[in-house]
Order: sequence, then C-alpha cells, then structure tokens
Amino acid sequence: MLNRMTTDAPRRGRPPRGSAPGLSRSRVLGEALALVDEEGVEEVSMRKLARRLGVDPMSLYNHVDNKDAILDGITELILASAEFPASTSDLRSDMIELARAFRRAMLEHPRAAPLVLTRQLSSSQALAPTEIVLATLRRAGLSPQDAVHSMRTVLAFLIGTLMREVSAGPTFAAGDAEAIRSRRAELEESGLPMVAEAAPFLAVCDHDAEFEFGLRVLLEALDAELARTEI
Amino acid sequence: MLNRMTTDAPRRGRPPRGSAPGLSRSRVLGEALALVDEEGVEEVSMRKLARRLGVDPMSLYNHVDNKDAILDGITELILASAEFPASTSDLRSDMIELARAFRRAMLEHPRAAPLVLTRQLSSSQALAPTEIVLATLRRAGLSPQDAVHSMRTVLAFLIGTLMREVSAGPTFAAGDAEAIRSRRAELEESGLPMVAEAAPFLAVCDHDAEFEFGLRVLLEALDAELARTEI
DNA sequence: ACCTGAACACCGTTCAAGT
DNA sequence: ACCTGAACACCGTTCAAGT
Repeated sequence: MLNRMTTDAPRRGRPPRGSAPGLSRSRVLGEALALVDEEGVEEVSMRKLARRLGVDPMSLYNHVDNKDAILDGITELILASAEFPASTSDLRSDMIELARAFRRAMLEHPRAAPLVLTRQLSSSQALAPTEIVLATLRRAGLSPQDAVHSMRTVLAFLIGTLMREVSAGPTFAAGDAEAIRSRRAELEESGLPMVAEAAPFLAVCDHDAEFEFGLRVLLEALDAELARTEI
Repeated sequence: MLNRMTTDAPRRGRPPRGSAPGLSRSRVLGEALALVDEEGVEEVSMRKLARRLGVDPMSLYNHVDNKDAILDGITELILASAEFPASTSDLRSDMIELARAFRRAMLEHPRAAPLVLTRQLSSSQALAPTEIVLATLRRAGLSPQDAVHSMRTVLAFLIGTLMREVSAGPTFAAGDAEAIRSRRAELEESGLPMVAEAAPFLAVCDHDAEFEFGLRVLLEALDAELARTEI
C-alpha cells in the first residue's frame, strides 16, 4: 500500500497503476464474495470494496446497479458454483445427493450463505437449480404439482437447517470444548427444568447428523405421502 | 409536529413537552417494533427511532446498549407474545398447535419475523418456548436427547417455511392476480423446460397449505422414526 | 466508455456538558 | 439519573467533470 508510485496524490482519468487495469462486473462480484468470506455481509460497503480493488468507489457503479445488485450477484455466484448430480433411477438417493450438493455449496461460503438462503431470486441463474430438481422429480413420475410441492417442503427444511448451521458461529462448533461447557452450565442454571435436564444435548449440535437425520426422515415421509395419494 | 411550544429551539435537560415524559427500555422497544412493522428492519435507525419518540438520539443509549440490543429486544418481545398451548395427551396435535402458535406470532409481525428466525438468542426470554416444547415431548415419553433432536428438526422446517412466507412479499400474495400472471409468464419464457411446465404451480404459493402439509408429513415421519428406534 | 471527486443526506456511537 | 448536542468516522448514491 505504501510507495505505490512516486507520488501518493490520486489522479483523475485512467488509473495510473496496475492494480485495477480493467474493472468488470465479474471482478467486482468476485472481490465482493471474497470480502464477505473474510469479514461477513454486514462489513460490505461500496467504499471498502473499491479500496480492495484499488479504485474509486464510484467506479463500481459502472459495472453494477447498486449495492443490492452486488449482494444478488454474490447469491448467483454461489448458486452457480453448486455441482448438482444428474438424476439416476433412484429418486430418494437423487434427492439426498441434490440436498448434499446444495449444502456443500453453502458451507464453502458460510458467511455468504445467509444471502442465498434469504433472498429469493428469479433470474435464470437462480432458476437453474430449480430446473434440475424438478427434472429429477418429474423423471420419477411425480406430477408437476407434486414436484413443486415436494421441492418446497424439502427446501424449507434445507433453508432452516442451513440457517442454523451457518449462523451458529462459534457456539455448536465441534472442537470448542470450553464454549460447550460454559453454554451447558448456562442452560443448567436457567431455572427452566426441561432446559436444564436437556442441557447436555442442547449445548452441542452435530450439524452433519442433524442434516442427514432430518433429510432422511423427510424424504421417507414424502415417499409415503405420495404413495398414499397415488392410489 | 408543528407548533409544539412557543419556540422551536431545542433545549437541554429534561424534555419540555409531553411526548416523552419518561423514556424507558420498554417504550424504546415498543416503538422500535412499531417502526419495523411499518417500514421494515432495514429502515430502523437510532435517529429515526428517537424522532418518533420525540427525544434526542443519544437518549436511547440510557435504556439500551446499542442498536443490536434493540433488535434482540424486538425478538424477545415477539417470542413473548406467542401463546403456546399446554400439552394434552396427544403429542401429534400438541406439536401441531405449538407450531401454529409460533407461526401466528410471526405472521402478526411479518416484517420483524426475520429477526426472530435469524437471531438465535439464549436469554431466558428466548428459552421459554424451548422449555414448553421440551416439556411436551418429554411428557409424551421421549428421552431428553430425542426431544432435542425432534425439536430441532421441526424448528428447521418452521424457520425455512416462515422465512419464505414472510419475505415473499407481494409475490405469492393470494389476491394479487396480476402479479401471479406476470410471474407465470416470466417462468414460462425462462427457456427451462421443467420450470416452464411447472410455471402454474411455481407462480403461486398457498402458504397455509404448504405449512400444514409439511408439518403433518414431518410429524408423521418423526412418529414413525421414534416408534422404530424404540423397539 | 469508463473513471473520478465533490457533494448530499444520511448512519452508529463516544464523550463532555448540562439539569 | 437521565437527557443533550457536538463531534468522529463512517455510509450509499447523484452528478458534473475529466480522459
């Protein structure tokens, strides 16, 4: 940052140094995602982002509409990074793999994941995963209506589970024994008998196990429900 | 707002007029919730809130630690407003009623609900609903561990469903036929065959039905799962 | 076409000064 | 004990001016 040129005084026109030769929408979004990964969503500002790119804050507006469009762009970037498997002949295992792929994509960007889980986009980028899921469900014989219904139920579970997982932060972290101990003590002294009794289980959360358990139970239930209404 | 006194000039010391005779934590939080209800979470600022209370912005800091504590306070206010039914002898219908009560509380403050669904508080205020749910599950014979597990699975579904419901905004609104028509057209022209085919169902969302369907399916599945592992 | 800087109307919060 | 205002270090965004 020091001694970048012979002078420190900023100039007008084209930037004098190599840090930002060609700004572009994709460079802006990529740097924005990196910023979210490092510092969290609430730390994103146009000015800070511009600083990282070595550019005037206002230059960003040549490539994105506004800050909100940047957050939408991050969402699309993450959705596009998910690698969804093609459908096979087994619906249940297909759905499990689709859900795992979605979860994997979120966990690669835990601080950005709330954006994806919170914003509902209707761009074609954001519809691509929907297309894949619907294709899998339709191929297994579900009607379009049942497919939409099933997708929504599973997605609600995924969103709820992942919101807990990515915003839990240090609490519930697997290794942090000290945090678990103090949380457990806090729950035990809450004065609430059921909470105190269940404190050992409330103080920890095995996210992998919760995810796999809930997903399995839910998919079995949907199977049963669909079998019932098909008769 | 005009002509509040003989002079417009603000003074020091105790406020000269009746608008804010005694500020208090509960008055601050109540007004904050009203502000969120009217304008949304992102419109909350200490300055705007103070203006509504007829008070200097800095006065708020005598009653709350900071802005984040206000948002936490709103969450506790809403959680405390939920009226959870006592448990009966039927676990399934108890859980359904608990879930409905939670949903009702969220839907009374749709713009504030994301705060409740997003922040995980460990204050005793926030633990009260947990105590009630655990008591219901324990009374039905579940072990503390199974109770925590079941509560988490149901809560994940509730959070996901309600996040969709409260942040869906005008899209998916029951009455707005024009919005539905244009959304459907958009989906049909997306170029994605499954999305286009399912457009009539993707363009609408009966939140009541989705909620009841998912909840029923999930609780049945949990019942079956618990019956299985108990053998 | 793209980048820039001043300017506008905001923020949250600290701190010393009032009553 | 509580309220106040100036001040600090920030925001997002518009707009005219540069190259």
